[in-house]
Amino acid sequence: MDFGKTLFHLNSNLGYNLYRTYLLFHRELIRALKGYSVTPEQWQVLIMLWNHGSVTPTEISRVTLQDLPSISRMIVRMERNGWIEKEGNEADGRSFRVKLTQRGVESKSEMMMSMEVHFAKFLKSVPAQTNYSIKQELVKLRTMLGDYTPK
Amino acid sequence: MDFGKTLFHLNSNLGYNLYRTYLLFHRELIRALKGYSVTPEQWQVLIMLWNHGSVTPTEISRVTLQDLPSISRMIVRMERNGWIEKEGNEADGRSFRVKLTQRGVESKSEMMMSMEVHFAKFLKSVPAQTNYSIKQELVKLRTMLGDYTPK
DNA sequence: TCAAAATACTTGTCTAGACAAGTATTTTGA
DNA sequence: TCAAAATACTTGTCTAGACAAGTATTTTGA
Repeated sequence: MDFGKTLFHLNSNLGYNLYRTYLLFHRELIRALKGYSVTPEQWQVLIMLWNHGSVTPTEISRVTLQDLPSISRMIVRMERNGWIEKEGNEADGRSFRVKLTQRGVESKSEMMMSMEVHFAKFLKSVPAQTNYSIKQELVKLRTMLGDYTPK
Repeated sequence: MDFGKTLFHLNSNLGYNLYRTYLLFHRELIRALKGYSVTPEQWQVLIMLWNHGSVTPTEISRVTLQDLPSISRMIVRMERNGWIEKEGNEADGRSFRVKLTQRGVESKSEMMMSMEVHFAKFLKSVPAQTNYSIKQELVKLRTMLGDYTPK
């Protein structure tokens, strides 16, 4: 059976195209990060920390577009894996700040390098025009969808 | 802090743009399906079944791009919710076929209609050109990434 | 100024998904 | 023809994510 032709004409369905492409990208990230005990989602947090020194759970939530319960538990896992630690937030007693451990700081250059090498394989074959226009189109699409984030 | 400018220049990062757009689309699907006890992932299976009568777990796996363990458990949940039932696969004793229950069959027209109405709101404001070109670009990108699916 | 509302985070529960490992049936090929 | 390999599905375990509900602190505004 030719399943590719179903699902509201699957192959031409916008949502399904997004889904498939996101999946492939996400899996490639998992493969690239294999060996570091870091998930694609945690990778975003590491980059935030390398760039900003320390961040709050709410700030992570805004960048990753995830709700606080998800972030709360991700922080626990990253702490358990020795990437980050908590420090008090003198500005607000309800919150705290997340910062890198020594190991987290030291891993930056090697991981960055390794990720760049890994993705260069794929992305160097994506024409600059494709790279640019896909982002343009995605932005338009998000404008249509509106920026709904749960909670 | 302007977090939007980080993460390898987040806003211009291709993976992050895909991720964000996929998330919004997925959440919109969840909202559209709210009240039916169906997830976006299960929605794909319902459409397969409405179009094809019955399918095997492996066939579902190929369309959804998910591994068999995920499909196996999704089938259990859909069965529990009264959407589908299993029937023997005379062609292969290791497998079985999934088919719609009476309720599953009868829900088709109302759900289809409801989903179309829900998404018309968003998609009618997406210019045909945008819709077309984004899919073109996503296909190109997937070609670059290769069609890696776990297991 | 102080009660009510808002904000920041946590806990509980369920689905999806990645991946390792296991069972049962079918297919392959010497 | 029959042992080995392949295929189809399941079970276990851990992370991510949606959403309801709860606690603690801060902010608002009458």
